Formats: sequence, C-alpha cells, structure tokens
Amino acid sequence: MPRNKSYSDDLVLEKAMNVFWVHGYEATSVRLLEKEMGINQFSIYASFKNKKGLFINTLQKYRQLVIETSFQPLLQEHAGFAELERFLLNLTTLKRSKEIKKGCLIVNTAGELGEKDPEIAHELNLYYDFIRNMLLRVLQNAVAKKEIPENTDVEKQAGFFLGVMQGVSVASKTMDKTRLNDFISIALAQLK
Amino acid sequence: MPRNKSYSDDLVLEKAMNVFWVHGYEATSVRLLEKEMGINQFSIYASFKNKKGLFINTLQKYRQLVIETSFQPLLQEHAGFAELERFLLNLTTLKRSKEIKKGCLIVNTAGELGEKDPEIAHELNLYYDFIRNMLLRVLQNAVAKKEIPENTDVEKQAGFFLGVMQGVSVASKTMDKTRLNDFISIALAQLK
DNA sequence: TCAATTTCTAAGCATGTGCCTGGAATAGAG
DNA sequence: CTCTATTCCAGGCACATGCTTAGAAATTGA
Repeated sequence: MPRNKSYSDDLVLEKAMNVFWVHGYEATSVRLLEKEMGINQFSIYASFKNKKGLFINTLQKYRQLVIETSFQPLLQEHAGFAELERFLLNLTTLKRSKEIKKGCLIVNTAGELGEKDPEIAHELNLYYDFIRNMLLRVLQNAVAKKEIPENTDVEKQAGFFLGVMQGVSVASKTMDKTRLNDFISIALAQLK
Repeated sequence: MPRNKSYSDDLVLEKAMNVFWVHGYEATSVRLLEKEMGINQFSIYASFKNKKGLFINTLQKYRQLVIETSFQPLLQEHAGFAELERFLLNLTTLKRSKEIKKGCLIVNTAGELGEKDPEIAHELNLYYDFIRNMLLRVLQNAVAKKEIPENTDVEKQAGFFLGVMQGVSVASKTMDKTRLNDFISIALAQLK
C-alpha cells in the first residue's frame, strides 16, 4: 500500500559521510546535507531522526567501510609485519588524495567533539577498540612468525601504533608526504 | 584627549583563548565570547577586527604562552634526553587536568580547519616549525651528551616526535593515562 | 477505480549567527 | 569648563541554524 522510497538509505548515508568528513560536524548544515544527499530535509529527519542521528549512522557507516577496504589486509588471518608496514605507508598517500587532506573521520570527530557527547564518544571507542584488537593480532602474528622479537610487549605496541595512526591522521593535514613517511618508518623501525 | 580603555587587550585575549580551546572555532559564538571576555561586542570588533582576527590573535597568544611555560625546560641551552622525557611524560597529566580533555589548541585547530584558511594555516605552521627546531636542538644536545647514539638521524627524529606530540594531543581525548604513558615511553625507548 | 498509506514538497517556526550603527558616557586638551 | 576624540552600550540588521508541519503526489491492495 505504501509509496516507495525514491532513495537508498545506504547510498545517501555515504554521501552524508563525505560532507561530514570534509566540513566536520558543527560546520555541516542540514541545508548542505540535503543538497549533497539529494533528498529533502523531511526525508533526512524521517530516516535518521535528526542531525546527530544522521551523524552517528555516518560514523557506523565509516567504520564498516574502512573495515571492508583499508583494514582488509590487516584482517587476514596471517597478517604480520609486512602487512602492517604496507598499511601504514599506504596511509600517507591515501589521506592526501584528491588534494583534500581529510584525515580520518573518527580522529577528526574525536578532535572536534572529544567526549562531549556520550553517544558519539561510544562510537569512537568502538572504532578504537576494534583497531587496537586488530593491531594486537597482527603483532602477535609477527612474533609468531619471528618477524619481531619474542619479548615484544604486544599490548603496549598495539596502543603505540593506535597513537601513531591518530598522529598520522592530524599530521597529514599539515605535514608533507616525506615527513609523514619518516614519522611512520621510525615507528616501524622501533619494532626491530 | 581620548577616553581610556577599561580592559587590557592581553587579558581578554587570554580569556578568549580558553573559550576557543574548549569549544573550537566554529562552535564558539561571539555572544559567548563577549560574555567570557567581559567586554561588549563592539569592543571585540574594535580591538580585533572580527571573529577570525580575534582567533588569530588567540593562536599567537597561545604560542607565546606555551613557549613561556611548557616548552621552557626544552629551551634551556643544555636540554637533552632527560628534559625531553620529562616534558613528554608531563603532557599526559597536563592535557587531562581539570577533567576537561582540551588537547593542544593548535592541533585542535589543525584538525578542525586544516588548511582551509591560509592565514590560520600560516599560524599553525609557525608553531610546528618552532617545535621541530626546538626538538632538533634537544636531540642534537642528546647526541653531543652521548645520551643517544651518535648516528641518530636527528632531523627525522624531530619530525617523529612532532608527530608523536600531535598524536598525544588527540589521543588524550579518548585514551586513559596509562595508555598514553605507554605510547610515549615506547616513542622514547626507540631512541635507545 | 478507489481508498489507504507512505513519501515528498515547500513553507515557516523560533532561535542563533557574525557584524554594524546611533547615540550616550567618559576622559584628556585647550 | 568646554570641546572633542574615543570607548562603550543597546539594539538591530540580514541571514543561517536545526527542526516541524500541512498538504500534495505517488504507489499499493482491494
């Protein structure tokens, strides 16, 4: 009986994600969103409740998307030092593509909103925990494969590389590619 | 002949700095500024031209203030590894004081505005260049004092620690103190 | 074909935004 | 004291903000 939606929630969500990614949360207006998403304000509020609801959906979409693409090499069962190295060095070219230095949406959000909103903070923590666990597994694999010393404190190192990733995200907005590569290569070399 | 100002530019600037620090640039309204600075909007525009002008003055004030306080130990002529270590470990307690995780104003701004505005971007670069040079001198001292290996690539290391500092700034908003300490201690240990 | 049900459109709400203006208050110079 | 330059204050400007609502348009089952 009902009339059908003329748009896909998933598709417009991806467009919203890019808007938030470029402008941040506060600086993104609902007017701009409806323009870029190609749907009316009414539809935005009907599908995602309000601006914050849309943003949280956006963060979830981002996590899903990054896991499906960038993180894929690190999520392979056998991923070790080589995969970590390639992944990190890839970041420098990835983040700076399209002449727009967008950084990581999650890190941007942590920087802008921190823990001011509990729901959003929860979303950030989900992301960070996922990364920490992923890195932990990679480092354990690297130890098992004898790519890094046996006595490596993999827990600490996982936290360290999470910090490095956050640093790369903000540094990518002001550092040039060479310096970013230096930053990463030192972080990696330290694993021996 | 003129009537005298009833406020000190420097003093109200410091108050403005704290407002921008907590809320970021976009989310800080002129109404809130006049309230916290204790002066009328007219006076704000008379003294600092407009909101952006005030913000740029704020960034300069911040740089000056940080140099006079936090960076002081590192700017001593003989500052070496010990000073670097104490400085970095201090960051974790500093940034998280007052239950508010403000991070570094410059890094926050880089995250929020990136290079969207050239004047602001210039201000950020001034700050980063200053830090890089400061770190470079400290590392050179450390080499001279034989605290770290002679063949250390001090230029790269200076860039590395600048990246670490940026990472600490954003990580301080979500990581607990222990993890932050782990992050920093690994970065330091890597110097051997 | 028609009625039910949902989507969409456009207009508008109250409030907040950065910035400006006219005139009162204040202080120094003559 | 008077004149004048400057600061301060109140109010207001045009526009942007997040969000809502009434009604038209569209799609389905009966």
